[in-house]
Amino acid sequence: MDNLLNNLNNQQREAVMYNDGPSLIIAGAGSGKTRVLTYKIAYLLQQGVPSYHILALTFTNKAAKEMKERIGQIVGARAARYLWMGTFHSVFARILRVESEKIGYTSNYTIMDASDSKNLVKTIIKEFQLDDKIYKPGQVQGIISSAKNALISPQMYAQNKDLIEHDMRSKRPMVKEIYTQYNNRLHASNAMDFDDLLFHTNRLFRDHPDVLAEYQKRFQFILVDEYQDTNFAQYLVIKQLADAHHRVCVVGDDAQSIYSFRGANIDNILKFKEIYPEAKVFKLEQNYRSTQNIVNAANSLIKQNREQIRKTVFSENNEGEKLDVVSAYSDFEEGVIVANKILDIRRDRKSSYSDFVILYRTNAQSRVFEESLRKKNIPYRIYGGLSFYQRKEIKDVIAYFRMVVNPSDEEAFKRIINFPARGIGATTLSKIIGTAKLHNVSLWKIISNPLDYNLDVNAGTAKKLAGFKEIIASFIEELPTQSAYDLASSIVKQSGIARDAYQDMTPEGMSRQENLHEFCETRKEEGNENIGLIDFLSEVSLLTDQDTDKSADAERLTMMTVHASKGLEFKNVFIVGLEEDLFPSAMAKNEMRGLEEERRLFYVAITRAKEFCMLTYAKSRFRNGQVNMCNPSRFFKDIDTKYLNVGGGLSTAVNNIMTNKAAETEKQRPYYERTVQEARSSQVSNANMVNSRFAKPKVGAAGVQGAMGVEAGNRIKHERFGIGIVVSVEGDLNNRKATVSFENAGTKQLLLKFARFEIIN
DNA sequence: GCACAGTCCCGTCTG
DNA sequence: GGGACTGTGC
Repeated sequence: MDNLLNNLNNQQREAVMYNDGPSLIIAGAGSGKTRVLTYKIAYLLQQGVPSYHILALTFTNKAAKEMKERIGQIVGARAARYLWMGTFHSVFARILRVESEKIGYTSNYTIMDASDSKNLVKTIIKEFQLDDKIYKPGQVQGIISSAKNALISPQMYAQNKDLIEHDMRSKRPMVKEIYTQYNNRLHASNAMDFDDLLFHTNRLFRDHPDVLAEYQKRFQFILVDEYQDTNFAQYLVIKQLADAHHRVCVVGDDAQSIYSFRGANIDNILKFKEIYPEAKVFKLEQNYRSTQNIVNAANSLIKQNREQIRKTVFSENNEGEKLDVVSAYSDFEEGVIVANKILDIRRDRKSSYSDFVILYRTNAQSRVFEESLRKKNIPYRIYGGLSFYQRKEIKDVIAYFRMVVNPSDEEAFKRIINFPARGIGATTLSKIIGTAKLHNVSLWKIISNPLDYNLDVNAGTAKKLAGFKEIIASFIEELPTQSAYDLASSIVKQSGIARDAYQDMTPEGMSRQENLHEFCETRKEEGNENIGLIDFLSEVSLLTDQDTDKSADAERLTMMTVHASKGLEFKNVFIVGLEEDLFPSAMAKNEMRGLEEERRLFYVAITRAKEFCMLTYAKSRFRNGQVNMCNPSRFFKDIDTKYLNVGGGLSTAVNNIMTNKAAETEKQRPYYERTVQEARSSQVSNANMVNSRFAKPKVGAAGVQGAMGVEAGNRIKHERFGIGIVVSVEGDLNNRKATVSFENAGTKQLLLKFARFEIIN
């Protein structure tokens, strides 16, 4: 351990060794923050603090897992065994499991994800017969979520003049009723949404001082990572826990606060000293990651923000290269430029593909890069987009698990009552829901005793419902004796999910089978084999893609949003799409706070780079189905030009960037004709990319003829229907149709404009 | 009840 | 461009 302390610089060491009171560790980008946290915990353990007295809250489950492993290596797995370490959500879900009855739940409560929440909101809006063009489910859910993050209950909401006024102004006076009903329904379902995990923990501690005291006693030392991204509910729960002893250490970087849209409040870190005046502040300012040029460029950028804790991040690494700035005529050309540069760097510096990352503001931007990379046979991998756990087949299985664990779960019920199809449609479902509301019981109760509740269905339907009930009931019986893994596989088999999936031999179906397999198998490998279904489900409900990645494997380039890149580092970073209304986003630019957050986001992006960083923008971009002209991002002006390198032949363009006039002044020929054509032909090769998250880039995908050129006799491979022979083609250019006889999917008519297939001979 | 075609609307980030 | 929803024909 002494040796380990020697591995730290002075500031790091001081931060590690101070544990007598509150402390704030301001950790600049690349300053060894994780190392400090890890050593601090190891140090505490080494000083004889029992592991169960330490609570450490991290941003992702993965971060917790890695840190725990590392600590185990330092002090021995035994000493680290009972550390409480995880995300806010997972730690408090665990506490609520134990204390559920004090807040009116039972311990088998289930956790709904964001899309379930949205569905429930949508259902309620329908039931209230409100116009969903005014009451947009996503927006209403957002309002509810923000309220919960601010610890505003439905009652408080209804009494809050500002909120009510705001709703009146936006012509949505019923939001408060929706919120009330939404919470009632959750409660009746014995279910919580993500925000509830924090809300109810706060309520638990507020209303049960004895419980609070117990946890205060248990958690003698509290550490919070990424404190700049905590919201009010998280802040308050920490404050309550730390009130007894003030031994709370928060770590973060205000310059990297990028989650205000989900309620994160940068004031938590900015005002920590006001809450704990006796707090010691440690600043980690030496950046070990990046070259001086990169650090300096990032510093000059972030200086433009008003709200921040002043600090001087510096690097003693090489001076390094300036940041490249490149403009492209179109998003398409941007893709080509980036792909070429990647090949150049890889060749000249013998970099491996895994040393590269392309960072963008929105997931939609990944598409163009997929195409340009595939054309050059550059292997890549995309993070984000549709999460593994959001896939239909996975959500279906999870819904079964939820029903078995907690049959009151309304959203799970609705999801699987007719999956796999068993002839129970919307009419029957609405009868069940109506009857349930009438008697104020769960849907499950209704189908368990349809006669008691006078459920009005015909004999055939009644039989189908009874069949469904039997299946679920038989799983419930096995719940106490079977491990999650065994139960899961019998659920997948006996519910008919397996039959349904394995009948489908289309590429899509195959990918579904793989996902199901992966879901069951990898959970088995990673988890405790004897874990029960309740714990398994609780864990799985709080996982994200970030937690399950197996990135280390391959020789591949990475693409992700800037948000997703937080905490990572790469030798070579490409930040693309630096245009007004994209980065900064159109939605953020009207408010100072929004704009400052976008700037911090850009700061996060630049500081991912160790050696090389390229910034690109396009003058025209295909967005929302049409081509738009764009102006370069105002953020170019924020970086001191002495750290920028403006590529050959582009000096005028960059002059214009600096005055932010490029697109207005330049009379440019539309580039999009070519773009659209290219996009159309490469769409064909996209057919292979059914599942792009783990998709392997296809070798030699180019060279496919356009789909429009298909003729009778061609063999084709369709994204959904698989292999088939073209029988005939008819219709004029715009409405060309092909009749295709598929090996496994019968004969289909395809409208060539839309059809996704590839000609294979 | 289901599959398919057509229409509308949207568009950031996420535990 | 595409997901969510609606309408239509079996």
